[in-house]
Amino acid sequence: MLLHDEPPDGGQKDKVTRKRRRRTSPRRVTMADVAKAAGVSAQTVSRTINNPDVVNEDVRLLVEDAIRRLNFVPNFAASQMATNRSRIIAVILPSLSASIFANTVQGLSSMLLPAGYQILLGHTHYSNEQEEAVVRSILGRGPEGIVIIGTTHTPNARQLLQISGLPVVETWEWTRDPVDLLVGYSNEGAAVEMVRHLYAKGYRRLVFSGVVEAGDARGQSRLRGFQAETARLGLDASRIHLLEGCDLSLKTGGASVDAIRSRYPDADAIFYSSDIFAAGAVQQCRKLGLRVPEDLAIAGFGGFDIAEILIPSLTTIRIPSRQIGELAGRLLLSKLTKVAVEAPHIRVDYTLVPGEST
Amino acid sequence: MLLHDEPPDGGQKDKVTRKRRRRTSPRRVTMADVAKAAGVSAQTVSRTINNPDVVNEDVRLLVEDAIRRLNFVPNFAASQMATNRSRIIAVILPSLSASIFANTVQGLSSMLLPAGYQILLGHTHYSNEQEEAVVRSILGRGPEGIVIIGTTHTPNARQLLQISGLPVVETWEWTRDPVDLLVGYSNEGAAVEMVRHLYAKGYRRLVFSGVVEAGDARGQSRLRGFQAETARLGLDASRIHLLEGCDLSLKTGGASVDAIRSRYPDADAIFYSSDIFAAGAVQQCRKLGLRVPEDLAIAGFGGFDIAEILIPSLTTIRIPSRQIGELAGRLLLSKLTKVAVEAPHIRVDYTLVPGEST
DNA sequence: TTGTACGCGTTATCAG
DNA sequence: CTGATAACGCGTACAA
Repeated sequence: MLLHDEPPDGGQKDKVTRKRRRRTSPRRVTMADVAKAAGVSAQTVSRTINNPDVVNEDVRLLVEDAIRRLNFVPNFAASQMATNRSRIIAVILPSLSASIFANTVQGLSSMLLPAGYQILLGHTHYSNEQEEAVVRSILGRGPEGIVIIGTTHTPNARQLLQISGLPVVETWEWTRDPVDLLVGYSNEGAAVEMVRHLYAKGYRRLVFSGVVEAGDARGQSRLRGFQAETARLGLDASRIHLLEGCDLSLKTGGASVDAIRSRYPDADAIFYSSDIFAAGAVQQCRKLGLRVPEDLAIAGFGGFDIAEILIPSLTTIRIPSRQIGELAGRLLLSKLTKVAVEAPHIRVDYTLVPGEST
Repeated sequence: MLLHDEPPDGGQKDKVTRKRRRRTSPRRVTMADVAKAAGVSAQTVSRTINNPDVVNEDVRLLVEDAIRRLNFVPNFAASQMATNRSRIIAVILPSLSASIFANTVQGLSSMLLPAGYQILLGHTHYSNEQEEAVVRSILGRGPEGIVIIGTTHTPNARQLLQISGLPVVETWEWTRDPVDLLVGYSNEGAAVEMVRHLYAKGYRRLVFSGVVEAGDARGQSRLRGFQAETARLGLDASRIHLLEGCDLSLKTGGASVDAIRSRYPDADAIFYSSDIFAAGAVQQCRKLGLRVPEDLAIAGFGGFDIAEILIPSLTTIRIPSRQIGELAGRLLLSKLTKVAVEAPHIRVDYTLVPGEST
């Protein structure tokens, strides 16, 4: 037992360097344990799990019984090391609050779970810097695909995504230059449509209001659409009230009404970048005794339930949130199973839903 | 150039077993690559990343530069193998739609991301069988903690959670017998409170309506609370209209009004298990020309934005969804850092929010 | 059909 | 402070 360990050759190999380490934790049940319990080799256990057809019926039953008795759960990390497949799809989104993207995740999940994939979540909190960090740490997990909200990333993040060689689905925006796959729509076009609607309804002194932060390119696109179309129609395109550093809440929307009315007293319509703000604004108008839409028209964006039940019901743009997730999932599955992807860039339809508020 | 590399000792071993395998994929950059590029050992690269203080300033800079140049991203799976730490927290929830739990996930994430954990999502689609499968596959990832919605699981799922030895936080319900940690409230108690409110307001012919499926124990608890309290108050406790197989939507809520009125023509108040249903019902009443609350009172559950902006505003029970997530995250962090957990079972407060609808 | 021997990329351990 | 080496648990390749 004395240690003259490590006679590198000569005595060959020799024991002694053994017992090098006994990893701390109370070690989980492994395939080897199951194998021993079933009286077979670890390899047979592996086959029983991944390729049951090639093992003998009786051996299989033996192994399956051992698995159950020992409560064996295969270690995916080890499996990932061996196969280089993680069965993980990563979703990178700004935030899960306010449920804007919750349905997208749900749709995605409904496509991917049955295929055996799990979903790893990454929050950027609407910050591009965070996004880069999140992308980096997510790549470390070796996901087999990535779904990301938006098409606007830091150069580094974009490069990381690109060189990863993974299927990447950008969503909720449209671009001529996607990293890889795309399921989106034009926020600018949607905003243009809303401006036209307001114009057609007779409104001429339009105000745009919303969160347009660095990390929220979708808000920026909507703003650009507003500016472009109001200008084209010969209206004042400069009436913009940004809500920076505010959270996406009814309260924020309500407060904005006062600010906007003092800044643009003659405004006859406000176009909000989100239904949440718009709903808060409608509520505030009621408190102020302003009639909607006679005294002030209000439009939102998103197509949430809230738009429908509001009184007056809210004019909004409906985005097929869940469908975006489903399509993204389908694209990924095609790519992952080497099926030729017919259309790598899918444009989903937004719908202007006229309400009583305009 | 012929390959007689690796003559491990005498002639023994003999080659031949070499070139055993060249894993398919275009192999990613590894620590060894970085090490070579920086002219150090892989171990030093590892230290530079995980324990920068112990490496020489100049060596560190050298390594960091190589990391950047090669765009090296450490492989978490390998790290997990070596350390037995995954830096993953799993969240198991029924569904992300309708945003009920989205804020909980958000709150959890806000606590855990800064601590370097990532979030793995598992959807059960409101089915206990699914839950067990999800638990199993999630355990395979070796998460360091689990947050799960609900306290009602299949015996197997419960056992899996228990023997995993991981910190497990059950949420959104209350129980005397949690698996481990708990952040919840009594759905039954909340329903009782709502019944009392309705009673105090003078309503006597109450109807309970909601989704009470096998996998949704929270709905069941609310129902039990309704039954218990109506009975205690000497009211008819049998007026129950279940919405099975329906999705959580305004439409479902609206349709229920007609069904309920034909089944219980004299009903004077409906208590819905969700604000979504209640909002749909209010909308439907308006269409039918029913006055709320004079002809029919309506109450919801959840405390969503929708309750506040509805006209009439909705009486509801507000659940601190985000706070539940934050508290769960805090509990996990305490456990994971071995800090003594002062209170492993945290009761959060629900609030009855009186509205104009009752 | 089953078993044996690597090797995946990282970190813990121990020797310099 | 740095380097060499042995695990971690599984799947692939090949031999039996």
